[in-house]
Amino acid sequence: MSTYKTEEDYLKHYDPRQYEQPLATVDMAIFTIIDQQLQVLLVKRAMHPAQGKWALPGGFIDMKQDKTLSDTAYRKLKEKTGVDSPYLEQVATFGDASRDPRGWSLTVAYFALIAGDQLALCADNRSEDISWVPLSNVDNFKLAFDHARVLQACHERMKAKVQYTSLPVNLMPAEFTLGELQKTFEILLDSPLEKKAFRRRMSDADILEDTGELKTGSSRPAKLYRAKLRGENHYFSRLMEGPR
Amino acid sequence: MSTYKTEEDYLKHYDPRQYEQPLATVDMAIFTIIDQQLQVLLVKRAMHPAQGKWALPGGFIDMKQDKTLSDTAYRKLKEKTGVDSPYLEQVATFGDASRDPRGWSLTVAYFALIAGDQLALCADNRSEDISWVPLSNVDNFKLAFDHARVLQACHERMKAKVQYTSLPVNLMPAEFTLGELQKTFEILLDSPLEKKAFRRRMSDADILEDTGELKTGSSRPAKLYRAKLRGENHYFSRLMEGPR
DNA sequence: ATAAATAGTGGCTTAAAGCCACTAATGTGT
DNA sequence: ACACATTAGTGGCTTTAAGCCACTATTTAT
Repeated sequence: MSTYKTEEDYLKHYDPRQYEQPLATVDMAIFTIIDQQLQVLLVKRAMHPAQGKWALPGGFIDMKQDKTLSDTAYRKLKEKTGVDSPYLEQVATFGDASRDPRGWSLTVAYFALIAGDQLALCADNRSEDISWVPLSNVDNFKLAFDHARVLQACHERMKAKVQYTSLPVNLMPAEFTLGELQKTFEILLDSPLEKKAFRRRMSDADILEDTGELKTGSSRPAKLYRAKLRGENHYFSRLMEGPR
Repeated sequence: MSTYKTEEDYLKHYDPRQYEQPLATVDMAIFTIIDQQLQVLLVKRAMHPAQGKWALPGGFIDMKQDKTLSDTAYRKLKEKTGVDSPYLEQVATFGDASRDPRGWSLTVAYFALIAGDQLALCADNRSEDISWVPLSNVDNFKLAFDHARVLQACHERMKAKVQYTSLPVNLMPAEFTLGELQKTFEILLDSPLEKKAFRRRMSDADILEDTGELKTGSSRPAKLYRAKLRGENHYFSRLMEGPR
């Protein structure tokens, strides 16, 4: 290993291909709620390796197209769902010599939340090779690579965050009622919540804005709210506990 | 792009060098407490790029040596400090086209905590090119690459976790007093804590074991405790608040 | 008119933190 | 010997935010 006088000199002679690098991918768990159930988007792999197996959407970082890591995530998300402004959060990176048969690889895992009203955009994506799957049913899919573990990490992180942030607001349409918001929390947590405690918590947090409008239905009309800030979460100082 | 009959067939023809991959590194913020101050280990870069600048310890994944990503982290930690069983936690991955002049790169950031009593092992590492730096003083170092941002993420994650877990226990020697433990929390948080609330919290959590021994000093002797489980954190359901 | 359903609140209980003053046990200085 | 400084440890009240659950409110359906 020789030394160079200046960094320019060093860089001029630097060949990035001289050291083999691990394969680097981004994989994501894209969550939404359909039919009152938490669902995750899975794709059937069209090519080797793991051809024919279901997997999380994802793929290689494209060094030409993607300026940053999250560009890769947004690009993949747009390709699969047509949605381009979801809630997106990096979860963790998994890397080892054996998770991909092609060699040493690492994948940066993200989770995304897509609001119900954005979903229409990709409704016709329900082809044979891409599908929303209820989380309660993913165990019946033998996921490719280590995607079961990756999905589990994404799911756990998401659930944990629902307990101490306003994360579920990101799954709501522009205007919604407190009842609908509570239901969303409950679906993500897979656990019922206490109505009074929930409403007090939201109101104390001061993150919602009364639209002045009402949502009428088959019972008493409910006030419609809108999130004061989208994309940003409120952090509570206690976990949401729920009835025992 | 051609198709193959079987995965074996595909893999036989697969050349990992056909697609250039981003450079993949691991960088870490190794924290300890020296002189009642939170300190982080920095190394002065011996070679280009960023030669002569201070940086977080880290380096390329060695696909031969390292079976997993955390192997890389443990290897780097051992190389720099001699310590081989610290508390280690992955924080986040940073990747983009411009953070390293050699090209598209990503780094997986970890933070590590090293207990005071393990520190003796690397005391003579205080050479010119590797040094513990008080966190209050890192601003005076112009860190290489995007390491200022990486360090900030590590520091923030660590502080956040001190607020709702028993993380600081990992910085304690085998036996310690409640006063010493509280002081450690306070140094990591950079904020004083209420004695009674702190002790009640620890005692309610049931994570410490009374050794039956006392630590004598220049005042009333204090009970010595030992952690019931090392390496694992207790999660509290509220943040530690501290006096206002 | 009455029932069903969901919205929204009042008001008490509980869990865990804040506050702060008090007692306890040791070494130090005179 | 004895006061004093210093840190350990506790008692007991206040505060905050949650749990609990029954009560009222407003709509549509029958």
